[in-house]
Amino acid sequence: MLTQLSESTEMYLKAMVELGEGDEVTVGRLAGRLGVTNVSANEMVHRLTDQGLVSHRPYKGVSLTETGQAAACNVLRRQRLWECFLYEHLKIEWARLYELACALEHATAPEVTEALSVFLGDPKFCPRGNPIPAADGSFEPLIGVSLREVPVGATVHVLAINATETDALRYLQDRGILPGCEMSVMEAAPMDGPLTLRIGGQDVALGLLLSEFVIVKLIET
Amino acid sequence: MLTQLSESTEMYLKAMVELGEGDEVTVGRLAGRLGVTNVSANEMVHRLTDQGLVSHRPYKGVSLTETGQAAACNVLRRQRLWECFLYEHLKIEWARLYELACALEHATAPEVTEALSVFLGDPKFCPRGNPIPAADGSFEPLIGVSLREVPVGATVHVLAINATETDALRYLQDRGILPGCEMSVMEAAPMDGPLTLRIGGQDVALGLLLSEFVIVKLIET
DNA sequence: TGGAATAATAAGGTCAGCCATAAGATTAAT
DNA sequence: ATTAATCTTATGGCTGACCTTATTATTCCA
Repeated sequence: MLTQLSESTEMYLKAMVELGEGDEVTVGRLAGRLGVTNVSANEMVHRLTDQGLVSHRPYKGVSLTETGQAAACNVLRRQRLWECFLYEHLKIEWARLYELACALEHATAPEVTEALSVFLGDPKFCPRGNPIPAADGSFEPLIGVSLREVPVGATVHVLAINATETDALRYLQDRGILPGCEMSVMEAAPMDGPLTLRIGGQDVALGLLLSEFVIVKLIET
Repeated sequence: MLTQLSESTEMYLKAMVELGEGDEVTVGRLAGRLGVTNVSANEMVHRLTDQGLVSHRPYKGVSLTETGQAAACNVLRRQRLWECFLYEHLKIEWARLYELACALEHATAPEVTEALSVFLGDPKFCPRGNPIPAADGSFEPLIGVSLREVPVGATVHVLAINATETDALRYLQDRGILPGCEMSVMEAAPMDGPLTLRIGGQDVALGLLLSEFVIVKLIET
């Protein structure tokens, strides 16, 4: 697989998959998730386009090319395998997995990735509940919806957490909103206010922005 | 410990310890090991001086400050712990350990380092035979000499390999020149020519430059 | 003591990835 | 249909870490 991608390139590709609803993402959302200005993201999108990793329809959005998709899956694979390792073997705090694995991911050669996968027993999901792409790039996205879109009154099963910021993850961790848990949406405050969730007998408030990154399956509505 | 050091900074610090005979190193040797020009190394030494990591006596050499020493040990610790992990758990080829661990080392947060050490059982030596600095920075250098300085006729025990280039390491690996082996110096060709070593009944030629990075203990002369 | 080798400095250039500011283009909503 | 919001482009700037070429300084050895 071609020349080594830069760390920055890998972050952009990964962000595209992580945000990737129906696979076209606006430059603004990319900039937001990566913590850079829109102008910077725009420049970078040009570079990625030149490298054939994404295609950009101005004023519409950016999507991954075939090559970009493969590269992105590869990044995701490394990221999530490291999350498994850090969690299961090094006992690293759940909320910090993303951040710490992210750093390692960029420094991981293919043979290390594959050896790591073998060492871990070829896991299929990371501790955040997201699927780990296979070595050949195949990858089954989760079948679930964002908590944000769930109607009030529904009971859901949390499949995965797609947030990346440690603070956000720690907030969820502290309230037990983790893959595998169940909860009900009690209320949605007006004007894009927070959701009120009932989880383990407790009521918990969760901002809409963050709720977007909680992927759930409806089990009762 | 202060602000994060750049990857490049870490490489310079590490090189200084690895080369560090009596702890003053010329800029030229630094440049050589790092594969940059003397001018670039000189510039970088200035930057490191400004950061208080090294002190530079022009026309003499560069040495680590207390701060620099601590930082360097920390880098070495990460590097060598990863070597252990890659070798023992991921079964990575010996000759590639340095290269692959080096990449990971720069991306390793303190809590990962410590958790890794615990996971590995707090090893004291890396697979290349070099001691692993402790978490507090304490560090006992090997008591040994470079093979280059050993007189013809001597028999030695290999303590460690200090080379870093994968090609060089593979050359040694292929000939069984590994930590723990024994060999005798049969001949030293004139004009800085190669050494002839007898190891396991075989005669092997080894360039002087490379022999410098084989650390041995004399067991018979 | 005079050179050769080595080291340092100066000056100017490259490249990636960010930044700000400002001006134009497009979309979407009232 | 106008306007606000968003997006794009242009320009210019910055930083770190490298490069080349050329000049000057120092050390060391014969």
